[in-house]
Amino acid sequence: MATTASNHYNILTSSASIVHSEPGSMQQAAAYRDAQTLLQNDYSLQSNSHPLSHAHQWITALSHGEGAPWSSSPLGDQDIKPSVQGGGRDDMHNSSNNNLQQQQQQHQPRPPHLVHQSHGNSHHDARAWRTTAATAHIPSMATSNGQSLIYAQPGFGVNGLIPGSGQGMHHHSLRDHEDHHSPHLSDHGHAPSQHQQQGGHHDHSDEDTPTSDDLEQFAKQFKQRRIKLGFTQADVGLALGTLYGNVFSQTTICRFEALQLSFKNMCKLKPLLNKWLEEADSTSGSPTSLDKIAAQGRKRKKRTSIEVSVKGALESHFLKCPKPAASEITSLADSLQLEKEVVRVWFCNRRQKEKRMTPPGGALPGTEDVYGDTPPHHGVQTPVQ
DNA sequence: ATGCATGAGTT
DNA sequence: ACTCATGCATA
Repeated sequence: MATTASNHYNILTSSASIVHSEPGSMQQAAAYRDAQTLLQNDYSLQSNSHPLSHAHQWITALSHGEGAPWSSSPLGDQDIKPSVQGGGRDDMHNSSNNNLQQQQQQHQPRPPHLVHQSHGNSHHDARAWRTTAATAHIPSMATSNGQSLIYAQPGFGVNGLIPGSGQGMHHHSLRDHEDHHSPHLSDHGHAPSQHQQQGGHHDHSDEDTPTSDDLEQFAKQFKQRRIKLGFTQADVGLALGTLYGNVFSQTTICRFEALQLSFKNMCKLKPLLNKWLEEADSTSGSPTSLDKIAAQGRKRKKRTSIEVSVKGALESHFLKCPKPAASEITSLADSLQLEKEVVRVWFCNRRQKEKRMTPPGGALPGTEDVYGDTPPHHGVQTPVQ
C-alpha cells in the first residue's frame, strides 16, 4: 500500500499537564521527554488500519469544518491508496547521521496542540539562496520595488543586505516568484529602510538582518551549545513555547540547525533561539512554567509512501517542469497511479525544497556553485560537528 | 533527519 | 492554486 499504515490517531488524549519546570539541567530535559513521550503514546493507540481505507478516515468529524481539498477530487471516491505495493519503503537517501543526539531523539516529543503563532508574520518573499537555475526560464522577475531577489551568498561575493523581510517590509507588487534565478550579482541597492549588520557590531543579540554566514555560524553554535546543555531539539521547541509563547517542533529546530529553512524563516527564528540559548546556560533556576493546551481534533492523512521508481519519475518531470499545470498534474497522477493531490503536494514540497538555504548535497551556502548547474542531486546533509 | 501534509495568506 | 511556515509520522 502506498500509505504506511500504522495508526490513525485518536482525538482525545487526556494529556494532562506536564508539571515540570526546572530549567537549566539535564533532568529537565529528561522530564520533558518523558512527558511528551507519554502524550504521544496516548494518542498513538492504533486501532485498525485497512490497507484500503477511505480518505475520510483521517478527516476529522470534529468541530472543524472540513478542509480536505481532496474531497473535490474528480475521481470521486477513488480514495487514496492505489495500492502501490512495495515495502512501504520510502526511500533511502542519506544515512550519514549525526549520532550522539540521535539516540536521544528517537522519540519524537512534541505538543499535540496546534497553537500556531499568531504574531504578525508578514511574509513577502523569501528566496532561494542559490539559484537553482538548471531549468531556468527567467520569466518575469524584478519586483516593482527594485529589491533584490537574491539573497546574499557568501560565495557570491555579493553579500550584503538582505531584503528587509523580517517584519517591517512592505512591498506588495506581485511576488510572482517563479524562479528567480538570474544571478545578477551586481550589487544593486539595498533595503531602503535600515540595514546594517555584522559590520562592526558587538554585543546585542541581533537586531539587524543577519547574513547567511551569520546564520550558518549561529546555527552551528546553537547546536553545539544545545547539545552541551543536554537538550534535545524537541526540548528547545517546547521551551520556546513556554518562554515566548511560540511552540516549535523538533522538526523545525532540526531544520534550523541544518539550515534547511528559508532565509527569511531562519531570520525569524534566530532571535528566539538566541534568547533561549542565553536563558538556557546563563540562567539556571528560573521557574519557567509550562502549560499545555491539549486537545486538537483534527486528523491527518496518513503519509503516502511513494515508491522510489515513482519518485524518480516525478523528479524527471520536475526537472522538465517544476510547475506543472493542473491538467498536467492530473495526467501525471493518473499515469503514476497516484492521487492528484499527492502529486500536487509533491511538487509543492519539491519546489520548497529547492528554496532552502542549504543546498542539497551538503554544500553550505557559500561553497555552492553559483550558477546552478548542479542538478538537484541531494544526499547527505551537513556534516555536523 | 526528512518525506508527505495542512493551513493561512496571496495572487 | 500557489507559496511559505510548520509539523506529524516515519525511516
